[in-house]
Amino acid sequence: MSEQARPPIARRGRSAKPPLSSRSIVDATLALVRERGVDALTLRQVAERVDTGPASLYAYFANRDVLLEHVLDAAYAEVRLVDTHDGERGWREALAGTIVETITTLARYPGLGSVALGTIPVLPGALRLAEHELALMDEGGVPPGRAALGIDLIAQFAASSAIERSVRLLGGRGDGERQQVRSAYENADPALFPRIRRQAALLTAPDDRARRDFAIRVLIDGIERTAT
Amino acid sequence: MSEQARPPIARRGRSAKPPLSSRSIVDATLALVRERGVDALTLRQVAERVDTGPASLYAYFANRDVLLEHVLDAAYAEVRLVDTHDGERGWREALAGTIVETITTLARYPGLGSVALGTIPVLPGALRLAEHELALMDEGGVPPGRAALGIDLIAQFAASSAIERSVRLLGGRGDGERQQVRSAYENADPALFPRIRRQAALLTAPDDRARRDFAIRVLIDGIERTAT
DNA sequence: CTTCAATCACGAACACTGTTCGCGAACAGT
DNA sequence: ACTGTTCGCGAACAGTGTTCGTGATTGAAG
Repeated sequence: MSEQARPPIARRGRSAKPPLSSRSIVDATLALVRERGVDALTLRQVAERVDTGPASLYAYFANRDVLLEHVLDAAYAEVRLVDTHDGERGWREALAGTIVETITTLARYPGLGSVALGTIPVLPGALRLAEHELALMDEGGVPPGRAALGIDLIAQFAASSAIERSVRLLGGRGDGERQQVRSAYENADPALFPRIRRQAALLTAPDDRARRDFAIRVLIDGIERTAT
Repeated sequence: MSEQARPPIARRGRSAKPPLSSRSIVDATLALVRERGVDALTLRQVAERVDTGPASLYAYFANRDVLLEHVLDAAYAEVRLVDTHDGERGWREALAGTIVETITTLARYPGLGSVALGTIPVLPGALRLAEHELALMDEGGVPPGRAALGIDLIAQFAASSAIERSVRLLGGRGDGERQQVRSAYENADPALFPRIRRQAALLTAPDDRARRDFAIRVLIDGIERTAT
């Protein structure tokens, strides 16, 4: 029933190889995800990093998905929390900064955003982030019911933004592709898609940062004023 | 040499078998995705549905991902566009309805939301949706620059909502899991996560619909008023 | 100090996957 | 009737997540 602490694992006689543990497996996986992304991650690579075979990982995690959930939480734990700095900064700016930090941290680990969207947050790293956001909204006088909806919305936005960004990073060709999309819009059928054709330039103009900042402003303003 | 029995070779021209085409492959895949989801989809299943071998699919689509992009667009094409019905309904309500339709349509095809987040929309189904949203915002007097940011934000929100929803549907046990999450929050370390512990009930109270409606209101209000 | 059962690491194997290759059948143009 | 070309697709490949049985390594008992 209750999970007791795992006894220290004695290593086999020879070298002083570091002992296997969930912590070390998660850390190794996190590093691999940063280098290659979740999609390219294989359990064999993880096993090699911790100097064992793939079967050994199953003593610590039921399967690949469970391992990734813990890796995600380790990433959440790395997010720098921006606070109001004793009133120097407003709660809105602190919250916006925390959201940006969440996105950039997640985007550093390509594919983890997808894990985040499929997981209900219960591990400590995610709770830490949620607690901080609740505290900021509390400071801003946001009623708790709305704050509850707000942190869900923020988490969903941050995860999906990280996915979009890391896909664009891995896909490469950042600027060439935009030109390509723009010309696709400009050549769209004017009978079916007149606005897209006419506003092609405007539609492809904003860069990632502009979209992100606009979205964050929409979210925070909305959380502050929208009736529940 | 046990296998000499090949099916009668009447394969060509006026054979009883319908000719292979991108359209028929996409349709077959769409049906399979609705039944089993993207993750469980294999090219062998698709090939079997169109009565061929997996290698033949590569004559029409460069790889699995490209096929899925076309499947996504076929799903977009199914989204029912809600309009203002000659002024009976406001543009906000029409836009909200269209967003809901997009989410429910995508959620009917588990896993397609992830494809949507990784794809820049250029195929006709996505353009049709974007054109409609642009028209509604135009009717509402939203300036084009803000509308451009708006459709991006809406697309991102719809895709990520569909992911969350279909994950929750496939994960099953909708209500039991919520109880579990709630008790996890209630038992959180009060020194580290006081608000989560105190507001556990509030945090787990809103259901999917409440969250979705709140989010849509935040988005539309924000798009209407937030400065660019 | 020896013995023994329990624990746990992990090599090998399994069932599948997306993708490639090359043969051969079916056509169009001589 | 004979090509040259196209293209469907069976078979094979490299690699995946996961399972299982084996054997090494242990703390405690004798």
